[in-house]
Amino acid sequence: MGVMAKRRENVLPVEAKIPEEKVSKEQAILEAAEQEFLDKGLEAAKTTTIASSAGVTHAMLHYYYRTKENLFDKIFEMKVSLLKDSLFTSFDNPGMPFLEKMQCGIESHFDFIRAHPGLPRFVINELLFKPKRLKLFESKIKKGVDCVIAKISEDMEEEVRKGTVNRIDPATLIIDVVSLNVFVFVAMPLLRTFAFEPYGTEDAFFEARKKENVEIMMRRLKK
Amino acid sequence: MGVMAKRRENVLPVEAKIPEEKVSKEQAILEAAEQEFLDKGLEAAKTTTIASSAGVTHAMLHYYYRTKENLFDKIFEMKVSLLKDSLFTSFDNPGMPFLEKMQCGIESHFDFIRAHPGLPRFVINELLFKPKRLKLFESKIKKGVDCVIAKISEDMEEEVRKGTVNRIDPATLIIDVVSLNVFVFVAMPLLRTFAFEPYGTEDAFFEARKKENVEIMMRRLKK
DNA sequence: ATTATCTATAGATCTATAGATAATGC
DNA sequence: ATTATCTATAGATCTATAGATAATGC
Repeated sequence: MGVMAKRRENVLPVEAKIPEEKVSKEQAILEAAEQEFLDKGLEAAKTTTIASSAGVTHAMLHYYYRTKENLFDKIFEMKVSLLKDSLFTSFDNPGMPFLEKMQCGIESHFDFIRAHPGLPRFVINELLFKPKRLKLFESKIKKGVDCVIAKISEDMEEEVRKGTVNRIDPATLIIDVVSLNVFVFVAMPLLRTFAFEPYGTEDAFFEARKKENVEIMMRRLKK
Repeated sequence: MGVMAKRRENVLPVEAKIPEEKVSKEQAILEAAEQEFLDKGLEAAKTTTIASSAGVTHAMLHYYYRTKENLFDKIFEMKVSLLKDSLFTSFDNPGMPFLEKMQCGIESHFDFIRAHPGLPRFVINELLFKPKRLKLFESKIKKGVDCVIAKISEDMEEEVRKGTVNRIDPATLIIDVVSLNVFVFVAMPLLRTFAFEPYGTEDAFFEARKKENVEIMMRRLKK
């Protein structure tokens, strides 16, 4: 164990002169790991596979990241903070009418997942169904979630008074949106066969889905 | 390889006298395997773990099922035929008005997943994202899916003529329903923290979700 | 001096089978 | 005779580290 103290600290270099090779190897491992972990999950992923697809010897992976778990944690942290950011930027558009706010939120949430199509499966397998990591995640987002819900509730109440919107439990509303937005990305391989054809391109299909999701939710909300 | 011929055939005994112990061991392995494979997937599941949680020696697992893949395939087949059945029973209620048919379909599809809450994740990981198995599955359901879509299309067209229903692409409609119905089950661990409390019991929560999903889709469909 | 890199290998784990023995069914 | 069961172990794979050597930065 004593030898570990010699290990290089994993701090990203921020100086002017970035040693090309050095960054590139460490980074290559991280990127290969991301791919492998998102695809297979912690247990099924192999450090040997990661190393070889990063084009480095296997020992290098352990030199930079010491253990498989450690490397995984790095990826996990990245994904969690990504999730957190999306949650609080998508549904935070102050000074907009409620329904517009909802539409914006749905669309930007959809676009976020579109930009990270592998994320839902990773979250399901490595976060939701691993109690230890789930607890960690929950404690990190609890406050933010309560805040988002409170805001939606407040806005909605105002519209309800005006008689323009149906009252729905905000948590139910969020589950509706997330269900509709997330599902297509985990079902994508099947949809490619059964639903893509009429649209021609993936992009056209996804745009149509986004529109459909907004449409559904507007009909759900509007009086 | 020659020794394999001696292996007992895996045919479920249908005679009157069921040898208690015998069935019980083979079955115990199958059940433990189901649990392990649904939870961890093919690669991360271990035959040693399966054997020990079935309460048999490791060698017995290989005696009855020869290889890990073989055992997995048994579980996989079971789940695929379960899926197939659900698809064609949920959305096949002849002689009902269209909207009632949809409501019944949504509810029985929801109840099916409720009865098999681990299935969605298994399908996502072991079916949708494993091209070989996906191809096999697609070829098995292609005809049925086309048939269901054709029927929905026909029924809907009639209502559209009567002016009672909005025209929607049937595939889009199905994706809407499945998205709403499936998502809560994969997100369950998180929802337990953020959405269960107001409902008291899991059952109450799920009943509310089912109702919400029907509500959403009726509003989407009704003119 | 410190950091990066490689080769070799220890040690753990896992799949699968061989080979011996006990139980069961004619 | 066939089926079921166990112990022991071969062989593969995987994580992790030791130890040697090359490259880099004062």
